[in-house]
Amino acid sequence: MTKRKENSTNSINREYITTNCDAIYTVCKISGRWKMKIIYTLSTYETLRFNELRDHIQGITDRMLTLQLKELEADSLVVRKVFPEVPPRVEYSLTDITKELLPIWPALEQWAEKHRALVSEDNEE
Amino acid sequence: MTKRKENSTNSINREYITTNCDAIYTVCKISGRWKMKIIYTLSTYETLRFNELRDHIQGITDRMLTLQLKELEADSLVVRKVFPEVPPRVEYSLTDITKELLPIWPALEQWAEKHRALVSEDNEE
DNA sequence: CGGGATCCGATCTGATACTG
DNA sequence: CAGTATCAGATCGGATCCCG
Repeated sequence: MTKRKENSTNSINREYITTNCDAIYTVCKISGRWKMKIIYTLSTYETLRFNELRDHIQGITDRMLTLQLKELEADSLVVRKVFPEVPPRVEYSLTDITKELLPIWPALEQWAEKHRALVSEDNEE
Repeated sequence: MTKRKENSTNSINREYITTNCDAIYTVCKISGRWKMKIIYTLSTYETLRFNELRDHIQGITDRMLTLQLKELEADSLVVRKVFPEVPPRVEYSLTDITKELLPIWPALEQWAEKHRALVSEDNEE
């Protein structure tokens, strides 16, 4: 029984996802405190350096950005490109497979709006 | 600053989701160790009692089923219907808004397949 | 600049036992 | 049947300091 591979920062991104429902697999890959935000940010800016990425993501710490980027890279969701320069320069961007995930975003956003509307209705009066 | 409302079993389902990316909101609602599995199961069986649900979800404990169902109910994703009988009888089903989420499932599943194919390629040789 | 290492509290989850 | 209560361990996330 292999334990976990590395330090995962994701609560459901574990090996026990042997469900017959593959949708869970996908959501697991993007579940993580900052992953969707990172993906979203990279999708709008194409390529960003570490500090740029951090500056675009309110509230994230270096540590978490590092960890989440590592996981995303390990999962082939993000590409890390190192330029052998001084000072060092590292650029992050989305992989093609991740870009294929972006068309789903609007559907998720629309559902969020609908759901929010419903819930606030319930809370009125 | 309101803290958390209840016991959330979800690591990213917190109040700090004030991102400009609503897709995160949606994923948060279904992120949780067993939530998607519960939704998936209820989507195929329409209505299930507590024990039935548990029997369909391999590995879940009563405790976790209770907790996740509570959160799903609080978020209006699941309906809990109690029949005043002896022995007690409780039926769970999806809300309409949750059913509107199901059309997204196939896209997520297809991405999972693609991604898995890519990753296994990388691992070969 | 782009991280890594460490510490530690907050959170999540499982096991077990119990109940109206 | 449909849960609840309690405890312990695993995991996560933030803060802080350090480095080539």
